[in-house]
Amino acid sequence: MFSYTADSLKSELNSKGWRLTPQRETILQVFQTLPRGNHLSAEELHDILGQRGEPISLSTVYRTVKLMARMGILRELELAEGHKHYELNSASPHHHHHLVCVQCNRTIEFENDSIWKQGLKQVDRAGFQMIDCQLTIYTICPEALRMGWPASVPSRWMCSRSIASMEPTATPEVSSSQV
Amino acid sequence: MFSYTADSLKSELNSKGWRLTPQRETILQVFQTLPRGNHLSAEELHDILGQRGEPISLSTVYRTVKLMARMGILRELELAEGHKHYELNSASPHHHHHLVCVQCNRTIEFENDSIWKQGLKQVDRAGFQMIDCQLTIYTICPEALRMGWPASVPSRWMCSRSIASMEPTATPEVSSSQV
DNA sequence: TGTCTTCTTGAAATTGAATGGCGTTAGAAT
DNA sequence: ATTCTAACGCCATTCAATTTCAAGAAGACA
Repeated sequence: MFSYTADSLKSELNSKGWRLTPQRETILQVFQTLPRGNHLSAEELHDILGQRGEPISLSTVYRTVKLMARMGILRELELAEGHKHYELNSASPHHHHHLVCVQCNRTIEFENDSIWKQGLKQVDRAGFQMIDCQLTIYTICPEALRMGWPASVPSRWMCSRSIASMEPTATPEVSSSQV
Repeated sequence: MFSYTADSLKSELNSKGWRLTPQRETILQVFQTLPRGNHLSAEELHDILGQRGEPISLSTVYRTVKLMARMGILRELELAEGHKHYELNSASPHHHHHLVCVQCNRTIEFENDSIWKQGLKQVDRAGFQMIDCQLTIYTICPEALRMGWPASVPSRWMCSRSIASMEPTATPEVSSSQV
């Protein structure tokens, strides 16, 4: 797996007419020291930077993650309820997909080559060019069940991402939550 | 495939302590007369209702589609860039996935049972309960290419949903766009 | 049918993620 | 060192979506 240094980041930026700035270096470093498999929203990233004593303005954070997603350094994920998250996009990407618990928002990654292949097949069939391919599976996880969420969804219920926001009763906080 | 009448909708609502209102009946009817495979945003639905001479306030539209998604009558889709769309969730759902052009936002549906099966396999492996499963493939479509969008993305580029918003040059309008 | 309870509506205000404008700061090429 | 302009930070703005609240209506029951 390829890892950026300040120099390689600089040359990649410069090759497109962009500049290396302390902010960009810092933000990339946060992602590079993030435990593998974690992802951050712009807002979360902004908080982390503040806690580290290197505050960066929120608009710069937004601009930077978008730029890095554009460059292919970060991967943009749309998981639960209109929150975008970003994660390192390794040079030889082990493409992964996500399981999201609609109750506690916990996410779990998994890899599955045949999904990627199926996606590629669909794109070829349509004569398009594939850029990214993400399977998101919405589930209820065992922990959420244990903590008192409804034991099952109505049989006809196929998509229930809205449960959480429609049940104003206490939302169980899951300590290992990533979202 | 099961289809709601005013009566069956009423009993399903009442069984949960909710009420049948003209607004809810009208909104369901719009979805039921919508060509198969189409989906609407709350905003679009609101416009359609206005054009039909049966204006319903935007907040009611939002509340109703969320309620119907919760009941399993509608399926909530999160397609391009923070726009939620809704479609009828047929009783024997033909589960479909989406191709999204990152340039013109056009979406194309496709069905693929093996993706659903792969998803199910993953969920079983984790001991979870599957609620929904959606593959979203980000592409550049031939029309967008023809209209002058960049012919290719950088080789390292894995996720580029941000292109459109970062290229402030004219956005090609595609007439058959659904989004 | 009339009365009562409370769910629902509509209008307006509010939230919250994300973006844009603009004056200033600071990369990096010459 | 000078010059050009990308990038920053602050702040206002946008836009989807939600909430608030008084008025209205659905449904239950007598």
